[in-house]
Amino acid sequence: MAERAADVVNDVLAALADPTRRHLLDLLSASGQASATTLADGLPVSRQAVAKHLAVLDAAGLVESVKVGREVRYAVRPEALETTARWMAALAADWDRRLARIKRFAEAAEQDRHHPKE
Amino acid sequence: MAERAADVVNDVLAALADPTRRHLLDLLSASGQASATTLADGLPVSRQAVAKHLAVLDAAGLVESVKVGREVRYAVRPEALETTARWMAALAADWDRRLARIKRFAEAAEQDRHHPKE
DNA sequence: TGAATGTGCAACCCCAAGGTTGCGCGACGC
DNA sequence: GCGTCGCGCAACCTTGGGGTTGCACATTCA
Repeated sequence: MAERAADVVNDVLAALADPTRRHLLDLLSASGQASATTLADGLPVSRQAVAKHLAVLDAAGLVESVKVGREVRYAVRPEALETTARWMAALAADWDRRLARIKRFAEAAEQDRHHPKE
Repeated sequence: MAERAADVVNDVLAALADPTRRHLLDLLSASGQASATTLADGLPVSRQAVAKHLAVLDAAGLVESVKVGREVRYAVRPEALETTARWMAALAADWDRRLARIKRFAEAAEQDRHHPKE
């Protein structure tokens, strides 16, 4: 149902806020594909904890899952991350724009202080 | 003491995970400069809650504060956000690279299934 | 068929994070 | 000098998120 970009960004930011989830994404992007049980081996937490994290990452669109027999393989999915990266870059650019405007304005005011009504 | 980039990213992501803080940043970038009390007027939370959020944003390097008489003005600071945006874009690019590699590998294997030892 | 493996679901625990109220103090304006 | 305005600090409450254990259900393989 084509989630709005703002929602994607919201979910992605919430998902990336947790260090364990970022670590999971690292492991996934390195191995290409892995199950919850496998991933739990490389982390100091239980399989269920990993499964919960994967559910969050899935809801955020950062990973996708494929059932293979009795196991579930997860893989990284770049789109949501790219969307968020662009959102963030645009935001930073906007801030820069606004700050530049304010700086010019302040300089103009400074000029006026020295040469009013010129 | 020049915080490491990884730490900056960590703090920024944690800070941006909260919707109220993102809203605060919006208000700040729009007004250019504002105090905790002023900002609290535009939000459904108390001044102290806003002050706590501003402290988090400050620790993440997303805002800076200037004392003006008895009040404290906050303003947006783009560097940390830009650093994080770049980190995220690089991560997305890395995922794309890896996925492309895997895809090529899978296609090569598919070829071998049809024309082994060619 | 039966043991072993990989999951999912549910109940539960714990603590940090977001929020509030109350108060004391420095800075302004009259 | 005195009210008031803006802040900071501290104590406190409550919720949700991260974590765990236990168990039931599929799938694989001997």
